[in-house]
Amino acid sequence: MAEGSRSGCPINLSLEVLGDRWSLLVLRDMIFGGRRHFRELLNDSEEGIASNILASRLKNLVDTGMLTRQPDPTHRQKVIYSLTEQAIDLVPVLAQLGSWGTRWLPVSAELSIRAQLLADGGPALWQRFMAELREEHLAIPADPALDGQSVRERLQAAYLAVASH
Amino acid sequence: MAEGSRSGCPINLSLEVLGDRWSLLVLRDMIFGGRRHFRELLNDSEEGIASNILASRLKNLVDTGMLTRQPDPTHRQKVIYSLTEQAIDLVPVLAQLGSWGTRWLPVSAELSIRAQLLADGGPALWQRFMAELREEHLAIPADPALDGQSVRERLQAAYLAVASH
DNA sequence: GATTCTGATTGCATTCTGCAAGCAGCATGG
DNA sequence: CCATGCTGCTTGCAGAATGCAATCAGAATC
Repeated sequence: MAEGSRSGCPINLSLEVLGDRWSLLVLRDMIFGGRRHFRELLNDSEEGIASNILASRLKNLVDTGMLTRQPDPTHRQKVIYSLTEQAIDLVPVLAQLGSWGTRWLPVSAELSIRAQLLADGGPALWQRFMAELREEHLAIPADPALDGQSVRERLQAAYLAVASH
Repeated sequence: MAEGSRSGCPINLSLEVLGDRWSLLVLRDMIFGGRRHFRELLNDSEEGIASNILASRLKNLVDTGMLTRQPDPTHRQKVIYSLTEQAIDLVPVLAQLGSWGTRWLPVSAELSIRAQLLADGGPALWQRFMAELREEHLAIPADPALDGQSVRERLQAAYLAVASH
């Protein structure tokens, strides 16, 4: 499975890590959906990923340093997946990609409101969201000056507001 | 080849257009490398794309509205591919993705200097670059106040400066 | 008329994908 | 204790996608 890279171009190397049909969706569900366990990623997947594909992608993402896995202290046979800083640092990429998709592709209103909000929030909002993810996944305390509703809660609230119509 | 989309999520739909190992590289070569013809894309490809794969991806990109194709007036059997506004609008995505790759992956110095410059330039530089692409591909005159060296020339000069070492 | 260049197609082997089924280890309810 | 279900993950298998090499016809060039 370990092959040499085709070129040292940043975009090419990024594609070799993320350029398939599922890896980025797994990261999306962890980043925006707060999923941490195999079953959550499997059953709550909007696109219906197969279990063997999910297992393969999780292994890949761990191997490429995007995720770490550790046993769940509360359930001995459970595994918790955590985002690494490398993965959290994808937030601006996902924000731009989601924004582009919202502008040009036939997205559904309820699923695109989050991309819209994140794009409108700009780098300041992205940074705040990344700080929240660091706290959640890397146990890095966030700046206590950042009070109020979390970014993910705000995104989720907006989603529910649109979806209820 | 025409299949329904898995979900209306912006990131998912974007991946269905761009989420394979080659499409984004073709667009990268057109946007940053200024390639317009089949042979340029084929022979000057850093990663060595095969001709049938290139043909397949070009067809896909035309079908999804990322490119247009028109006969070359100077050579009757030649085809010129042009970026659409939808593709030009990918510049911020590519800038973020290239920046991420430069920060986290083992990129080569000479191939990452452009990503570095583009990231450092920020949205202002991206907009200028996009204006240049619109002039080149869509015949939309750029603001004459934007004088001086073009963004692509600047990126290319930086690449050559690093590569010569 | 031979050669070259154009974009694209074909053959064929390999890899990827995904659905269904099943696995062992652990927890829980009775 | 035993039956049941949940945990993450693996296997079988068929079909689709992918990629490399070789080749193609049409047009321009020499």
